Amino acid sequence: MKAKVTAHDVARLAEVSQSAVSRAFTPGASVAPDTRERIHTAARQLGYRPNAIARSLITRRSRIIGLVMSYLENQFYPVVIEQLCQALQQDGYHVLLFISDTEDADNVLMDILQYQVDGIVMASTTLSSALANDCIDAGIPVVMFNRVAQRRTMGGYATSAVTSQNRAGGRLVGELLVSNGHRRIAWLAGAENASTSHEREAGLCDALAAADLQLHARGVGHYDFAEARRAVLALFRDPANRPDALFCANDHMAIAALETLRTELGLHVPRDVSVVGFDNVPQAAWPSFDLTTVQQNVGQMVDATRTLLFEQIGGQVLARGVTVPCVLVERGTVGARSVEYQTHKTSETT
Amino acid sequence: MKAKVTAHDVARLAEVSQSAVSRAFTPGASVAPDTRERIHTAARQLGYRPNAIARSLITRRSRIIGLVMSYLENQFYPVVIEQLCQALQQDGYHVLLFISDTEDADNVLMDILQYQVDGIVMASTTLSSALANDCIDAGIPVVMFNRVAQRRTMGGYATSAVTSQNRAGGRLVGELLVSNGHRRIAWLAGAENASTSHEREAGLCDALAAADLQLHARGVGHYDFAEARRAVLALFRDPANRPDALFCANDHMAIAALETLRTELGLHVPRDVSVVGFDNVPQAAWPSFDLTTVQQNVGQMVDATRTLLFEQIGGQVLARGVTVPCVLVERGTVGARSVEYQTHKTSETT
DNA sequence: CTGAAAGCGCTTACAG
DNA sequence: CTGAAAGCGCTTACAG
Repeated sequence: MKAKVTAHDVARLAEVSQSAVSRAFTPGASVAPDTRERIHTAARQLGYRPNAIARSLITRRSRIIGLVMSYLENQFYPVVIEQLCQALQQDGYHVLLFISDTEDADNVLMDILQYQVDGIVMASTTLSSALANDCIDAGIPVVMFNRVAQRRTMGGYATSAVTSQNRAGGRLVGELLVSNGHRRIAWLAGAENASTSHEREAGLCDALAAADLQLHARGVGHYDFAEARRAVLALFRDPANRPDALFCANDHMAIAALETLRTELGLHVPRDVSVVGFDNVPQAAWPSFDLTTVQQNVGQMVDATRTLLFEQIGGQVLARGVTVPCVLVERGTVGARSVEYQTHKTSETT
Repeated sequence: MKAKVTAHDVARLAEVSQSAVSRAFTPGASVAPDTRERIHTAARQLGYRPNAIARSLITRRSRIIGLVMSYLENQFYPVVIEQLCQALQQDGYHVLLFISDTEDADNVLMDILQYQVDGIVMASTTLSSALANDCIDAGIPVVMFNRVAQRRTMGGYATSAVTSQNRAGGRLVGELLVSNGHRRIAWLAGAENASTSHEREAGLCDALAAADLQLHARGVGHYDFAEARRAVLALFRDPANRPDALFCANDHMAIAALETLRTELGLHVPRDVSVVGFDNVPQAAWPSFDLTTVQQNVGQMVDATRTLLFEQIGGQVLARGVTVPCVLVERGTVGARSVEYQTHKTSETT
């Protein structure tokens, strides 16, 4: 292991000042073409690479973005990490990844702030917005990803957020289900404090209201596989009063529902019950699930995140929310209910 | 957004020198208990947090580990990220995440080195080991995760690696298949240049050889869902010469195989063909797959990675490989083949 | 136990 | 276009 080579070493070899070396590695700095050439040659010879830490100290820009997540079991998040990371790399930024359970969020915050990140992306539906507010106080741009922070009027600041048009997405599902003749539609919520879950449910209820219907039943799965299973079991406990459709707040829970309905309850999807998810994770397309769902456009969400981040890093104080359209992906888990069948089923339990 | 508060500001308020402030935040430094107290109070009042960037510059330790991955579709890797990240956080380290296609690996390397990471973990089966060697030249500890680097005798350095006992794992599967009466066992390789795939195949062949058998057929899926599907289609093209068992180099491909066998080939698993994977990703336990597989112990692999990393950061030059035991997880995708059935099938094609 | 001072490796006005 | 110099915010011998 060789000793670290610094700009001084290169300067000596290239017979220029250390400042010149710095300029030769700063895009747009004024250096004569041939000195730049000489410096680069010397640098290559010595294996010199500018020290990004030292640069950060003087420029007060680390070009590091903190990405906070709480769990990766839901495949939606690995997809987000991958795309966000690659996009930011292309922008010349890098990602410091923090995995945080909701409890140790405060320690995580401390760490992030010490590392002088230029911005923070919070891509987890279960993270406290108190955390976000602390960051704003520290003057670091924060954008919530797939989550809306609680409004905070004090001080005039708010947190930027990028989300899908969750309510519209929920409505699309509601309309699909209604138009296919479903009348006993159940909702499986994510976390009760998650804006995504709320919005999607509200959209579903919009569509039901437009058809003079209301929610047939409601469970809570906390965006968790095992909890979703339990909730589904409860929702379908009474055979005489079974939902004819189940809309789950995300695909992860929808897949849990599918598994539970088939394996433990012996029900056929979509014949006995239709199932719809939200996200369009890779597994939703697997033949075993063939899940009808609402696709969140991760690419657009990532673009919006970058825009928001750079806007604020560039000094624009205003936080704002960006909302990205999502589209219904119809696959095989929604069936048609005939009117006869509907009437029959309804009279059976009335 | 308030101006950044520095150690000087705290010093002024607490009426001590800036050095004292630094000591108050350095565990083990000699400060009088009451001055430390006064300093901490002042710091809290001002919202001071030590600047980790400045500290890194002087200590020449960034406490950042670079984690390089190429794709996250295979659920094994999100699990690794999550556990590695959390473990390193507890060790007081943080993770700079790099997503790299195999092509832009060089740029990625540049970036990592500029950020003065204390070490690098390469947790991707498809990453070039030339990259790793460059890092070693730069004096940065590298540990390969779930992959073995090409040996490099020159200079006496080699790359540390933590892997599962892949060959033993492959052998376990071979023995299971043989003892259940399978005689026409096919192998679906990952990437041809991946040590994991090689080792697992070698283990399988060990078991086959012990029973005087050899591979019935062989495909290559490049650890990719779509490619695995194509390979399976080719492997099962001839109904008269079909494998009675398929061992896939990882679960991701095994699930692709399961889907293809059932949906496109109309075969029943395990009645018509047994399927085994490797990794034990979360989905392997889902009822739809109920996949028999070999579990890689991520916890132990992560622990070994930390040990290796800290060993080398601490100045021990020696690179070494650590190998972690893996265990067979028997689920529902392996059936029994009776001798009659075997004989019948074999004679049918001979 | 404490402070003054040097220095980590850069960037960036400021002169020339 | 180029160099000398100051300074980013810390840590850490070195004296006292």
